[in-house]
This record gives sequence, C-alpha cells and structure tokens, in this order.
Amino acid sequence: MKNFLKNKHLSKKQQTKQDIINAAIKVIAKSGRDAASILEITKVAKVANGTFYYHFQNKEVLIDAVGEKILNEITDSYEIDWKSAKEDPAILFANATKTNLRNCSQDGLWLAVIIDSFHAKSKVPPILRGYNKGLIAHIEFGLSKERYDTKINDNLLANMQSINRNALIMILEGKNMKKSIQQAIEAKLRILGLPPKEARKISTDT
Amino acid sequence: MKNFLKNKHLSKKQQTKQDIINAAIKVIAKSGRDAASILEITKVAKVANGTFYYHFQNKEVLIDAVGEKILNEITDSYEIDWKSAKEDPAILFANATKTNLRNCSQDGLWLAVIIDSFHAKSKVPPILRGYNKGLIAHIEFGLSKERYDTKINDNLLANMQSINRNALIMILEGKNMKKSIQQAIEAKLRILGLPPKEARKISTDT
DNA sequence: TTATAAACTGAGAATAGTCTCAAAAACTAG
DNA sequence: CTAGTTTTTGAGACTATTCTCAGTTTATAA
Repeated sequence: MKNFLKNKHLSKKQQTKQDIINAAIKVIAKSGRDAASILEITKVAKVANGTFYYHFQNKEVLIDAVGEKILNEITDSYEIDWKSAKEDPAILFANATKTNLRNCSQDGLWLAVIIDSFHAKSKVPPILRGYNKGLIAHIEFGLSKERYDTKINDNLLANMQSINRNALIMILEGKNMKKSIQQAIEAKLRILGLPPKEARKISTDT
Repeated sequence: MKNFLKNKHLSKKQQTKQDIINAAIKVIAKSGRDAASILEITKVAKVANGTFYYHFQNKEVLIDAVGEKILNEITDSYEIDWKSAKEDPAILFANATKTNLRNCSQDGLWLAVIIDSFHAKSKVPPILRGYNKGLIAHIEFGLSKERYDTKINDNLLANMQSINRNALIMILEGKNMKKSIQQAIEAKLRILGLPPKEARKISTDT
C-alpha cells in the first residue's frame, strides 16, 4: 500500500535533488548559467541524465532552485525596519551593505553564481528579487532625515546594484575583501548625496 | 593570371563581409552574443553558411570585427589631451561623457550590442578596449587640479563603466536620453568626489 | 573570348545539447 | 518474503549548432 508519511523516503529523494542543485552551482560557477548543460550537471552530480528530468521539469526550474537556495543562505541584512530606526541612515546602510556583501562572499562558488545572475538577460533571477524593495525603503528613510540628496529611480537602483556586483567581482578575483566592501560603501553613499569626506569616513569606520 | 590590384574585386568581397557584420549586429542585438548563431546571421545576410567561413575563421573573430566596427563609429569623445587642458576637469568630463553616451545611442542596434558587450565573461571585447586609458588620464588630471577626491583602482573604473552601461540600458528601454545622461554624469562626478550639489549643477548644465 | 583565380554555395560530417520512455533497481508496508 | 510504489537508469529520438569541402558561379586579365 502507498505510504503517506514516508519521511525517510522523501529525504532520500530530496538528497538526490540537493546533489543536483549543488552540482549545478559548481557548473554554473565555472561556465555561467547559459553555458551550463544538464549533461555536465548530472555528470558532476553522479546521476543519470534522466534523473534530472525526474526532479526538474527543465533547466529554468533548476536555475530558480539554485537561486532560491543561495538566496536563503545569504538574506538577512535587509531585514531592518527602517521606519522605526533611530540611528544615522548612512551608518545603518553601511552596515547593511557590509553584512550583505560578506554573506555573498562566504563561498567562492556562490559568489560566482551570484555575479553571473546579475547578467540576467530577460527575467530577474530569484537571487536579486526583493533586494530593491529593502533598498528603496532605506533610501526613503535617509531622504526623510535629509541625509541624502537624490531622486529614486531605476537608474539609481541599477547603479547601486552595479556597485555591489563590482565589489563582488573584485572579491572573487582575490582582491582584499574589506577594502572592496569599503569602496562599495563609499561609492554608494556618495551617489546618494553624502559629502565625499563623510562618505569616506563612514566607509572606513564600518 | 592573378590580378594584384583588383580594387573592384576586393570591394565586392568586402561588401559581403560588411553584409555579414551588419547581419551579425542585428542578430546579436536581438539574441545576445552567446545565443547568436552563425546560421541565423548568414540567413539574415542572405549568404550561404559556407560564405561565413570564407570570410571569418570562427564566431569569435566575427564578434571582434563587430566590436571594432562599432568602436570606430563611436570613439572620438576621449580624444581630449587632458594634460594641456585648461578648463574645469569636471566640466570637460561631463561633456566627454555626454558625447560618448550620445554616440553610443545613435543606433538602437549598436546600443543593444554595446550593452551586451559589457557582459563579457572572459576577454574584454574591443568595444571597451581603450576606454579605460582615456578615463584614467582624465581622473589623474582632475586629481592634479585637486578637483576630485578618490583613488584610482579597478573598482573605481568598473563602477564608472557600470554607470555608463546602466545609462545606456535606460536609453535602450526608452527612458529620456537627456535625463539618463545627466544622471550618469551626476553619479560619476559624485563618485569621483565632487560635492553632491556641484555634481548636480554640472550635470544639469551639461 | 577564354583561362584562371576569387568568391560563393549547400550538402553533410561531427558534435553537443534537451528531453522521453520502457525497463531496472531500490525501497517499503504488510 | 512479496507485491506494489518510488526512484533511477541510459539508450536513443530529436533538434540545433559549428565547421569542412568538393564543386559551381562570377569576375577579370590578357
């Protein structure tokens, strides 16, 4: 008879699924989302090609799963409740950026996958979803305190993301992580309209 | 006997080659460098598949040719001789940025190809080559006049390029060109260390 | 006009990828 | 152990791509 709890059963199946996702992370890190082939992923995961299609409808579903997994591991820095924050927005933002970039840099493979995900041609990958929401809340908070001098628009948000991305690329390429993060913080605060010297100070203090 | 001047002959051959390059621009604009197939390019160019391989060794050589062609059409803005310039570096830079971004935006197809070229995974495409050289000269000029407050490093250059890229994406997406360029100028000057208000003023005056 | 070299053609070899499916293997409940 | 269910397998159908090459067409010098 069919078992309807089958916890152990499920966990075996899930194990294979996780193996495939982890293999995908390796392959995507090496070759990028587009060039990563199911064939190679299943080879790395040491399962048959058909097994992939038992667990995932197609490649796109897998990419989403990979994004989701990494996202779950790194997102906690933008959980700040900006509305009720009392501190200097710039300092809060600097700390959030630091935590965020540090989290992304925990693992060289993630780093490569995250950077790759910025190149999304069409649809925004799960890794980046939700980032803008927190960012806008923060900037509005800074504007309300008259700390920043900017307008919120797509261009601004894109520049913020690019600065993050560039810092991650530098870290991936072996540059000093602390310095790279400080440079990102300084650049972002300056774009937001903080006086240059102050942006420098906050970034080096963080 | 072999003809050794054959001007007309050569120009016929070059015509076909140009047809292929122009078709490539169309296809790359639509699908991106990676997804663009020789098959589709030759179809658009209305030549046989084999003709492609008569003119180009492989896809990579074609991509270079495309980059070279576009580069030739747009580069003139960084021809400034910064060392002997007398004007405010920030204003010179603002004008150079404006010219540069305008040149890139002349043609929607170029725009798409240029933006696509920023995504280069491995080797720097010809379109971007030479850009950094002019940029560094300018920043050094601004630093020597004590107009900027920054350090020159890979991260800074990457951020400058990203701001350009983001402005081009906005333009491609139909946003107001003038505004997009102003936003790019303002962001770049702020990162270079100009006081926020001054960066705003110069960008709106440009 | 004609011989020769240049330019082009398109069939097809070689390779590589996605996805299906019937069958095998591995589990689990009774 | 047995029978049923879930999971895995890998051969192969199908599609798409790059690139080669023998042969054809085109252009031109003499």
